[in-house]
Amino acid sequence: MNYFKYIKDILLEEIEVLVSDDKLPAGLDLSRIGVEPTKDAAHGDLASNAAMVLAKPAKTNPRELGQLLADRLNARDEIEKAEVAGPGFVNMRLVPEFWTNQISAVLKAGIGYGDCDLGNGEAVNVEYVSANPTGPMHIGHARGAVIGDALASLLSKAGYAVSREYYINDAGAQVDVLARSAHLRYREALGEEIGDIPDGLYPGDYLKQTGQDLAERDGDKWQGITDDEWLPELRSFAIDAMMDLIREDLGALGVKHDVFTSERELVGSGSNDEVVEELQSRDLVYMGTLEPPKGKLPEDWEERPQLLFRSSNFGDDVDRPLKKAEGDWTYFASDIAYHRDKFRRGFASMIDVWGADHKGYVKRMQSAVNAITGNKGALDVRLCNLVNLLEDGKPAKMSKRAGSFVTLRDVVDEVGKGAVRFMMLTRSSNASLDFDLKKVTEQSKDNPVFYVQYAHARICSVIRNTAEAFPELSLDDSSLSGADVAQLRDPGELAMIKELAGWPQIVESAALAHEPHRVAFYLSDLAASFHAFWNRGNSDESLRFIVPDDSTKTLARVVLARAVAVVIASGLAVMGVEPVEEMR
RNA sequence: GCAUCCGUAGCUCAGUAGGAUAGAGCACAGGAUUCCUAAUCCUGGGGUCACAGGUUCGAAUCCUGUCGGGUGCACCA
Repeated sequence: MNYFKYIKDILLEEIEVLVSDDKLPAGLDLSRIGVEPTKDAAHGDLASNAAMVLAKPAKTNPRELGQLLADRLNARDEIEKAEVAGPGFVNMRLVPEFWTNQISAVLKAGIGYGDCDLGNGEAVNVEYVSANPTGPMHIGHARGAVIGDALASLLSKAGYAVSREYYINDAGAQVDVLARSAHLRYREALGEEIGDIPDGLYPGDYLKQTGQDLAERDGDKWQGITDDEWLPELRSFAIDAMMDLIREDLGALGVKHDVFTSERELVGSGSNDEVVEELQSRDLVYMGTLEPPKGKLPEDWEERPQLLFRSSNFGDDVDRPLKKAEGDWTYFASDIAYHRDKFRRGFASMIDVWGADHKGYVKRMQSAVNAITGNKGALDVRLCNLVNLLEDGKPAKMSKRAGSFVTLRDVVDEVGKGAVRFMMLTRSSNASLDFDLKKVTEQSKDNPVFYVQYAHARICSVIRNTAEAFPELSLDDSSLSGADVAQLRDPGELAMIKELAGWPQIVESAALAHEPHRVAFYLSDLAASFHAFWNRGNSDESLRFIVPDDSTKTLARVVLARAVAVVIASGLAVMGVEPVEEMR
């Protein structure tokens, strides 16, 4: 349950009462009323702007209206004290029982705490990674993979029916280059001296294996014949091999997809023709010539009549080509067909996670989605900025295996998938990110992964030690959720409970904004509160979790600690990181 | 030239479904030890939220403009 909503409902009920008592006019716009946590504890637990928002339309002044509301709220069980403050805020302090009850809600819900029905079962398609099948994943891909995967989990937690999708770009010129590169390695495997890899082909060592595999399977079948004869088979063989590589990389990172869609298959099914025909019938397609780009004119610019889509009708800056001058489909055409396909599969809501280098592509794609769905579909594009891979502050070395980039696998092998995933979510996606291989393995608060995990491990340890000190206590979650927590009255304890109770709200707002990184920040804050309370036990033994000779107090504290661990685990689950039980 | 993201503490960045006195970490100065460990915490200084208007009871947050920076900009993927 989201307690903000709960209290807001109470507030709205009281407004209704004021209306029926003729103290407020009927028909007021209540949509701008909010209930929020206060920044300053002196203002109570929650504050509402209701009086300020309603005062003008109700032709009264905010403080007077606020007082009316406060008087009514003070009669409610949940509210210890309501009062008007500042320009007309209604500040509310809730009864302690309200907060302590939240803990058992956490324990009862377990890792599902924070689940909500915000999405109401609406189908959402999240497309991420979609790396070209031309080699292993590099660290930049990892960011999109993690962000997409976490966003999908987040939306799923928020009540959307999420489908996770990978679009295989296996139809462009790049896969022909792949085929040629693989053919070279194939000849190499058969004993030919190939020398240096020519410019324009992929030099990475990872293709050696592909060449060998093919040589083993087919012998010299593809040797000494023309390119046209071997290219289709080599291409499809190499694409399959690369997709296997990519799937392995994704597996190493723990990233999953429900659907893999092949561009080649989609085009082969005639979907490009279909969609262009449809656009044609609505007069959204024409043969034309694009203006040269303003500013600097490319040297080799020439007029090219080609098939264009009227994307400028739908918010794009200029119209965009569907076919190249030679008549081949553009990537854009396939992409339109692909998004139409998604829409037809029932996804009015689509989210694409792209690299920041595709920034210039967003508008045209959104225009296209508007056009083909009759404005019924919506595409949100999350752009992931660069990852600067560092090693102790200096740029990390390139990988030997891949030739020109650092592979995801190298990084995962070095620091672990949990650390990679967490780090990728420590910045908003459109900010560039420094990823220091040394720092993420450091055991210090410099390292947010460690910091959050450490809190979780400490809690697990407390529970283990409690079991030893008080063998008679039952410490499983269902016993804990029924335990007496009335003793939790220290401000530090209450603050932590409030923070826990805020988790559902974080889930909602992060899901609405499509920003999974907020989860990482929340967990860091929560861990900080826990560490802070923990350390108060150093100077004041009565504040320790385990209080010798007081099993009631100990039990109450263990309940709180366990609730913190549950929420950490719940947040980490969204991020795809496994909580650890000990740090040793 | 156009588009787009951004401009918050010395540094790296949170915070934008508008809310009260703008936060955290690092760095700097001082302090606290052992329930899992100081692997952590506490205290302190530090700000024209780029600038100027506007909307609003109220703006870091929304709108307009200016300045500054990153990125992209026929056909490629």
